[in-house]
Amino acid sequence: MTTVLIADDQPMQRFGFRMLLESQDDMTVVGEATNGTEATRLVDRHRPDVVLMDIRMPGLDGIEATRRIIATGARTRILIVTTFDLDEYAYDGLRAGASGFLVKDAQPEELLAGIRAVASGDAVVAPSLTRRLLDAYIHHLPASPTAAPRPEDPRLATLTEREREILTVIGQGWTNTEIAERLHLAESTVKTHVGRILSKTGTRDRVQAVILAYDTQLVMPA
Amino acid sequence: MTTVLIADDQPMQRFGFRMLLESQDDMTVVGEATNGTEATRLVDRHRPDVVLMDIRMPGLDGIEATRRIIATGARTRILIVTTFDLDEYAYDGLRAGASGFLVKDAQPEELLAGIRAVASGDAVVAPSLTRRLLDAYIHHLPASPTAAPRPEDPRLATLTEREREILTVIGQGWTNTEIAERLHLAESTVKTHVGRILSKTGTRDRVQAVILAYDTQLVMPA
DNA sequence: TGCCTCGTCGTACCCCGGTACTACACGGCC
DNA sequence: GGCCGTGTAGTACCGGGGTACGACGAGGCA
Repeated sequence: MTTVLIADDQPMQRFGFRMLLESQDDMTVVGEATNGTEATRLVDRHRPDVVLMDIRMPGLDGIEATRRIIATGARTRILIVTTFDLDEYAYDGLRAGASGFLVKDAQPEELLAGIRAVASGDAVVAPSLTRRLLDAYIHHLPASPTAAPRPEDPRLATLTEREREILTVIGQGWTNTEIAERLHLAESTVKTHVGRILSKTGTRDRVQAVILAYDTQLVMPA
Repeated sequence: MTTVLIADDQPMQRFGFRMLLESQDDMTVVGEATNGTEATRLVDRHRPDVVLMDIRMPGLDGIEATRRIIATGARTRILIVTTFDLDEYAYDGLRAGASGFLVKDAQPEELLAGIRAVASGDAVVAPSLTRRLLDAYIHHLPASPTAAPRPEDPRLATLTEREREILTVIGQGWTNTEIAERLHLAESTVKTHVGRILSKTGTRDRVQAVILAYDTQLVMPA
């Protein structure tokens, strides 16, 4: 279940978002904010997976709110949704740490797809902006592997300490037998842990768990 | 009416694309090419709005075909659609002048939306790649104009091209069955490849192969 | 006192992954 | 022509991985 916080100063806009999201059985709206300050406070309280963030809001705007939320190290992903697709807004928002940028006149399906993509760690950008993004930066590719100081990944949120340990050694390539030996456990115990890890993280086998371990930087490439 | 040219060496893939596109009343398929050379010739003849371009094709591949088509000054937009979402492919393709990059396991609606966006002059990028694009842009990383051919890791030295491809998708968490389906191979063939990869790289199972793939940067953390 | 989470261990079952072969078509090369 | 690397495909076998259960002690907390 993806938890979403709506931050927008216009009541009808919030209403529309809420209706759309609540109609999906894998999403739930955990709160509504009418300005940036309120948004940061509600993120702090509810720890949503995703924030639908408007840019133009009285008081603290969406960009600055994004910056502050990211600065707290929260696992929350921020999806900026605005009426304007002006470059500077978008660039500022993305630079502030947002995971995506969509325009309000997008189709509902696009919005939902965007939320799901962002929640799963991907990023989305409105096509109208992607063009400019590519034009401006295509010549600076590919990216260097410099790692961003990423906050705790939501996919690991529900894991216990012990499960994190197990996931780490899975990420180092240990078999269940090896884990059992080196951690002085019964193999059945290891299997129980592994099963719970796969279930909690939504991965189907240890291979994908290894990939998750890398993606979340629980383990790092040699 | 958006005119589309399909360039893919696999007949069933072309068929699927054609069926999907012809079901839309604002699109029409004006031709099918089975390799890059044919694609450039057909673009020259039909001047389609959009080319659905596969990367892997016998003879002239999709990247080089894109480069040549763009070089002719045609106003045809190129949308790369491939099984692989590998960085280097994507970057090369975009650098070659493509307007977008989607993966074949995308939803049909995504593909259609992508074609319409590209036809109207916008650009689209698969969410899984957008993440990396943003990371590259946001951190203002130094440009490496010519596709950084990093020093080949000795552990991969003896692998053939095909084996590298297989290792790459193993590193993305695909099961043997999935590899077989998506690469149009028999599962026994996949197993043969996997076995050779493990043997050549000195890894004992696919989990360690995944780790090797990350360590050698054949795949990168999301 | 009761309830919950966490960590531990067990059994039974099934399927995928990996191994060990063999086999054949194709293209390049000597 | 003959050889070899590469990519493809097959059969047979078995062990580890993953699932679905149930169970129990320790500790936190209301």
